[in-house]
Amino acid sequence: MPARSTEAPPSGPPERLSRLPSWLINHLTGRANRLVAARLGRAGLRTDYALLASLQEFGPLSQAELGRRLAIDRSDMVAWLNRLEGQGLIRRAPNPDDRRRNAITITAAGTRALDRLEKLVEEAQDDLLEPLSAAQRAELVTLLQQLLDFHHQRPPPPADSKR
Amino acid sequence: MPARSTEAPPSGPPERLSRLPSWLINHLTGRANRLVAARLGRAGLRTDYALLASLQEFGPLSQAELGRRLAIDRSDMVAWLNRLEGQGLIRRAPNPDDRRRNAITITAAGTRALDRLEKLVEEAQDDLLEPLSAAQRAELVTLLQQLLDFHHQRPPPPADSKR
DNA sequence: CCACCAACGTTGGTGCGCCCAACTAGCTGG
DNA sequence: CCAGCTAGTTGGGCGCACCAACGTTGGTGG
Repeated sequence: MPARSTEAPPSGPPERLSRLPSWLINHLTGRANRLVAARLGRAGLRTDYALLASLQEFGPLSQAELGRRLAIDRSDMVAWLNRLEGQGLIRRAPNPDDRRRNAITITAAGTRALDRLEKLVEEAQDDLLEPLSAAQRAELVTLLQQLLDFHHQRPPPPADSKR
Repeated sequence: MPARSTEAPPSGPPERLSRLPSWLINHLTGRANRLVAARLGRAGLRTDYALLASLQEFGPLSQAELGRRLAIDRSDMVAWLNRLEGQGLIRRAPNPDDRRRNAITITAAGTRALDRLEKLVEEAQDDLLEPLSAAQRAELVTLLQQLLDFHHQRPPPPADSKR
């Protein structure tokens, strides 16, 4: 294999990729998900955490509302809530004011599970951000939040998997 | 549905999530992938771009080496290269020095495809980063690169899908 | 020289996340 | 009263990431 005149690094992606924000974010997400799953013990628990955290902070929500807040498809939401309900972490009840809707409420067991998951999720953030100083971590969060707030206000482009 | 005493925002995730770097990065990746796919016309083209960019920058590589540099599984690599070879964008040849390996080379058509994809990918970065100033964009890239360099040096935790 | 091990490429498979359509029941505004 | 929309459910598909197993090739040490 002929050597290049400019010496390529022995490993890692090409420069064109490693300066692309979308590529960087994509790969960091892969690593972040593995770190979170490693701390939580199972990948799906991060969605459990998101659901329980939402119910804790906002109080009872409908399935559709929960899905809107967390960007989870309504049909996937059914399955997630079935599992949480089966574990006694949430309670589903008809909404007397609107029988189309369920009122989803976190239970005492769900609150305990949430507290436990929260510690682990925080540890995973430390794992992920280990090389950054506190100031850099704050800066990163600010930039990411700014981007998400901006994009959250606009309709997403069509789903990529069908294009 | 009883109102909370502290007013919850009408939409969006709970505070516990919107300050988690791993959550922020995850959701931004979803948006980034859609924006890139929207510009490129098809989701899979972003992997085509990564492969062609690697071959352009590093010169001919083996499948395994390409996979290591881009964090792509060897068996998935076979399928990706089959498609690119079918489109005439790369050429596969046995490596005369080591017949275990193929030498993957970008073709002239592949170089043209790369140039076209590159413009689109750059436009997608502008779409993604629209609300950030140039200084903020540079800062974001620096932070993400720092994190990826750090994590690239350590073995990844086990894959999350089997835990 | 040969057994053993590792690397490479391929085939085949699985699971998860994300997305969608279609259906039924319920609510609202004209 | 009813069209149009919402909510929840069922069922399905696709892409991506991951894995095991196999056959071939190459390197190494005895």
